[in-house]
Amino acid sequence: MTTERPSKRRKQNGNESGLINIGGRMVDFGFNKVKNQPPKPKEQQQPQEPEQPQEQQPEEPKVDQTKNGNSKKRNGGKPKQDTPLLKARKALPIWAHQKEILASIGGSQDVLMIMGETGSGKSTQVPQFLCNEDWCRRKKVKVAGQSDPVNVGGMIAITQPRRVAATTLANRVAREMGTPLAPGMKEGSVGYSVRFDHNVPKGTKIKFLTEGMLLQELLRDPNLRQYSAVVVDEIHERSVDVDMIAGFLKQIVSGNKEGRGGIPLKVVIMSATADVERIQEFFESPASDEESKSQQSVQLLRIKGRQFPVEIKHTERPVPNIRDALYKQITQIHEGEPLPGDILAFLSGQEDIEALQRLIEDYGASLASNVPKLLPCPLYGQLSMQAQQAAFRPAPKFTRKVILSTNIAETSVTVPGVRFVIDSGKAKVKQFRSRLGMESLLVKPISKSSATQRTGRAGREGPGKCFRLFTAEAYESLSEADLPEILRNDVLGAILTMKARGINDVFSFPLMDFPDVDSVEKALVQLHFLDAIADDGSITEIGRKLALFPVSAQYGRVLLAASEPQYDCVLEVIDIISCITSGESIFYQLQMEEEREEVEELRKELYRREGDILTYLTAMQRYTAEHADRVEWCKKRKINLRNMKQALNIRTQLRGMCLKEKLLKEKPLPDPQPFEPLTPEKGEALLKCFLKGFVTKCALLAPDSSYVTTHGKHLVSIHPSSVLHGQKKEAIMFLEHVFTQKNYAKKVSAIQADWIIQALTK
DNA sequence: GAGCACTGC
Repeated sequence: MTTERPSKRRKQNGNESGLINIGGRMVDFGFNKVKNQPPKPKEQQQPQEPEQPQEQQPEEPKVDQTKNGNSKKRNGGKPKQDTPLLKARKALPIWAHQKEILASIGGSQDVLMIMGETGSGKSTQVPQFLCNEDWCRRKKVKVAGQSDPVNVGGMIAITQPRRVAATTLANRVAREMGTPLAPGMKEGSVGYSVRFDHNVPKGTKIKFLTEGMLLQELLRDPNLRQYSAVVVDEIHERSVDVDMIAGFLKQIVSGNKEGRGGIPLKVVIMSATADVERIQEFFESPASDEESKSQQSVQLLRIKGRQFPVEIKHTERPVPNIRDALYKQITQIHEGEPLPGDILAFLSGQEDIEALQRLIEDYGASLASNVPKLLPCPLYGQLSMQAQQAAFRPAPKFTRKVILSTNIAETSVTVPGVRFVIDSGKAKVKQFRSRLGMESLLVKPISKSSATQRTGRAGREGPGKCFRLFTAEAYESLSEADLPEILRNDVLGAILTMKARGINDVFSFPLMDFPDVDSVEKALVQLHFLDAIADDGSITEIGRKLALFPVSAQYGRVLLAASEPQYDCVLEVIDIISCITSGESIFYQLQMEEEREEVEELRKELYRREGDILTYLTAMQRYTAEHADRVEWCKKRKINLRNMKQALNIRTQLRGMCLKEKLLKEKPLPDPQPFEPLTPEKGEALLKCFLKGFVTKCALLAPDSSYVTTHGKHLVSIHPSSVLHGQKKEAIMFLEHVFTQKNYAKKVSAIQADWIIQALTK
């Protein structure tokens, strides 16, 4: 480990092992509740005991394919003694640095940065190092403005960007500490808190939570009094939430600590990539010009990880056609490299994946019978769980898997068995264009840090090779890191969070990267449109409520409108919002002709000619009215079961909150309720409620039968995923506006032109 | 006629 000041900039020296390992998304097949089940002992593969748990693989009838022949007890049910676990902990690279970490953060320094490569053990060990320290005890102190003493400290929060990472890490650390998490557990030393799932036993010292969760806690308790320390993990992913958290933490650390009775909050920032200087500088610079006395110096610890070496090969010349180059590379590996060793190829999207899948299938069919087979496995988010499953299953005998994946395999899931990575060097990137009020989704070159991450996927189980379909020069020309999300996203939500947290002058809020003035101003205008901020920019009652709801400000505004007596349709709006925010779309796209007709026939009773909003409502109502077999119901209609389940969770949460906030007068009747078709009046009321949040997203039919937006006069087309695709309506309202091939309106409803005027004039 | 990936008392 080296410690250094930021001025001593360290070059990344081409070291390709500085990799992130996010435990990744749990592959939940519904029948496999793995969360609280003690895990199987890890394969004794050297050198790594993974720093973060790998995501659980779907349980297979016979999984034990131990490579080095050492048979092992499969049964994870046995409570294990501490020894093997402790042994594994001590073997982690970070273990040797415990004293340094404690000395650094235990003294006058309140902020510490740790750059820990994959396999260093930082996520599981750092909180355990901290939690037994003296400064980590809960103390009773007097706080300004309160007569009674209050408790400050006692817990450590550790944030994760993804839910599965938070829960699986919590389970692992709980076991290591000898207090494994179980459903009915009353006491323990480790807990977690993610949306819809909380398990914080009495006596919890270490709490894993998602970034969004800590942000919510910050709204309730700006001083984070229950915590002695906050560990921010995976900060290099730079989500909007983590940027906001960094800002709030900086304010707490550099503030006068009155709200915490003088007790400092210790902050540990952890990153898996090398470009940490900016972040370090951020925490070192004074929070505001008023007080420079509290300037921090931030120590940086670098800790090696444990990865197998990966040999990187760039192309000699730029490739003219990525699909061809990919195909050639795959066949070359297949013919030149022995089994076992699956191939993981990174592509930019579904279209490329499907095209390549067909090519590989044809190639596979041409192979002689004495040559190993080649099995293409597509892997992208919109694919159903069943279709994803093949990528995670071990390859059949005498077969090599080729996983054709989007960015999903870069951080969110880990595919076992991979020895070869092929990197197209491209990814689709979403970017919000505040001037047009729309987002774009375009193929862009990846960053160096992303390329490094992809490369590392070949070295998880043994030495590997990475074939980059771009030249070494092209690699050098890539940007160091991806653009932080806060510079690519709509900042409306972030601005609302600041306002709700009492930050009136948002431009004074400390951010590692500040969005350009124009997009902040656009967000402020939008918030004013939504009645969330007053003319002087201060937050309104409506704004406070919107900040509370776990949906975007626009959807929150629709909910508030629905509670007004003239509309009175809160339950319906909750159903619709739940459905929309549960995932990309609840409807899977239909492939083959025959299945298409059959499914479309069944879907007919869900589709509404008024548009997508009422279609979602009908789908949700039909689904909840179904009491025979909801799984089968979804299957027949090719509806995304995972999203429907998620929608029900959101629905329950929103109903609870609406009751609490008095948007609902009484508790809704429990499911299943008989399905009742929507009356035209109700339909109109619903669409008018949505107009309260989306007046600025409407378009009128022009004489040449194109649609022109009312705000900005842009040409839009109705997206093919909409039930209104190809139809001509007097006026439309849309909830999403995306530029891909064209300017598309998504989630479209037919409205009357005069409703827009009404909504604007109130 | 088209679909990078996450997330929220």
